[in-house]
Amino acid sequence: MGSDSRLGKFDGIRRGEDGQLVGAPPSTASIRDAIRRDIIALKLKPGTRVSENELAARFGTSRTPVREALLGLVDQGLIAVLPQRGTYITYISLKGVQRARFLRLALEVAIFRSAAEQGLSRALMGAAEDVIDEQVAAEADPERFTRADDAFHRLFADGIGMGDLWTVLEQEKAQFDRIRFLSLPNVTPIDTLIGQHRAMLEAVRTRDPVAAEEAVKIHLSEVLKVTFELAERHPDLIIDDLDAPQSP
Amino acid sequence: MGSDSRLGKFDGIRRGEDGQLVGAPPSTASIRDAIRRDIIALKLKPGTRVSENELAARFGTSRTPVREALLGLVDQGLIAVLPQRGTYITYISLKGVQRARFLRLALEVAIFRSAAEQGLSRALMGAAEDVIDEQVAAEADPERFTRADDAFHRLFADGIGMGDLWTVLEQEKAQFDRIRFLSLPNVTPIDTLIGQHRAMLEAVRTRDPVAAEEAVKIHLSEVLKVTFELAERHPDLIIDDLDAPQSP
DNA sequence: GGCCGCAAACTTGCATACTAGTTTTCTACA
DNA sequence: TGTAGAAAACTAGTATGCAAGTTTGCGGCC
Repeated sequence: MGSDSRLGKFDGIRRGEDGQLVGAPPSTASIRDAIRRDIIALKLKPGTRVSENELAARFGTSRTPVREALLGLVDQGLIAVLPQRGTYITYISLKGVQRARFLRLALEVAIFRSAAEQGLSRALMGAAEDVIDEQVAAEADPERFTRADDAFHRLFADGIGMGDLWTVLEQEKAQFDRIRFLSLPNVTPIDTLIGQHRAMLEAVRTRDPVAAEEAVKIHLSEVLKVTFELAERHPDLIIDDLDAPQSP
Repeated sequence: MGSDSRLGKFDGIRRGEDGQLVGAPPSTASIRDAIRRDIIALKLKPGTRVSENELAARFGTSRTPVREALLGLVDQGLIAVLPQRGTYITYISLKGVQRARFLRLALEVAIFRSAAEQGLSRALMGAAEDVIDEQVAAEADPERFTRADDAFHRLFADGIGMGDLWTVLEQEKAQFDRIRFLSLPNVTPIDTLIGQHRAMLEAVRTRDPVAAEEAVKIHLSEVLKVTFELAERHPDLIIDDLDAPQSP
């Protein structure tokens, strides 16, 4: 039920040379995705207050579609609405990140074990190798690498006929992604990640569920290791204990 | 990010003796929960068209809060909105159920393994036994048993400090719950379920992760076994292949 | 200078009005 | 009677206006 699975009539906001809107105005879904991207990319920093009116003006619509878009982001824990007070970008919650990580670990362990047990088609294995090649090529471009990273994981979900599951994860992964966005250019050596991907792929190839599980666990534990370093480095973005609604 | 975690100012719709609304009108969240309950309890049958206007009248509000409530249910895959054509209760999708089951299995395996590894407090173990007693007492009342069933599972998520995770699951569990609502009074002997719960609890008590995992798998496989029987018995409620938006 | 208090300028929540599109129904004509 | 076509009655999407509450800032007073 990812925000993204259904519809993408408009990928971005189409504007003319004068900066004014052109063509059909963006609808709820595209507004939500646009705001979501801004939050994950930390263009909208935690604690920032966003105004429905302001966003409506920015997207050239009325408050209604903006409100509906924000509602979806509330469910994803990316924003908090305080009635009559304001709408705020939530801080990155360590608790939330840990929860997302637990969920993702549980899910990916199940996916890779299943993939290793039932085996994957030759075509999918080839695709996985291609994606790893892409990751190597994208070593210097964090954003491009992130896409290839997601693609790699999604591939195995597809492989066992549970492709939609990954889109489910997307929602909870939102918290996560902000951390990842912070950490990618800084801390984790991309070589390490690619090596771990290779290990995961190899375990599936040799049909070894136990090795697959182990590889996934190692891979995902990498991210949490980084989390705490970042918490110290960015105390302004991360909140420690309580998880969601807080004003600045 | 369950619909339910935040707020429950109004449990139902408060009405006076004349049937008119009394007190504060229900807000978005309570409307969403009310509709959600009706869908899961199959009071709103798959394929039914629901009208925003009609719902607004029923809740004594304008279309706006109803729309916002429906939007959340779209994300949960319980309704599908066809622009300018109508809003429909989705059919129970076998694919969706299988997906939800995979997710739940993965998550609960992780939870119970974790619980068995790190052990649970004496208080929690006691609470778990109490809940099982409640299940025994509720044997004749499916709805009451369902609540006790959920409580049991949620308890262990709480036990490992991942209580919020269960509310995450709620969302995906929606599809699931419709099946469960169908199957409880009919097919699965409640004795069996309670026995499985006892086995899960025992595995945690003896700190045996492997046994815990096995017990969870057996327990949850029970539900899918029932699914296919129900698919044959209720072809009007269940759709086989494609998963979400379809008009009657 | 510092503080109290009121008013103006915000905020979101909700209701209403209007638009564009689809379905249905009813009428007119053969 | 049967069919074609237009009009009326729906649908959801969006814009706008109003209500209720919070914050902010200014003015007067001590």
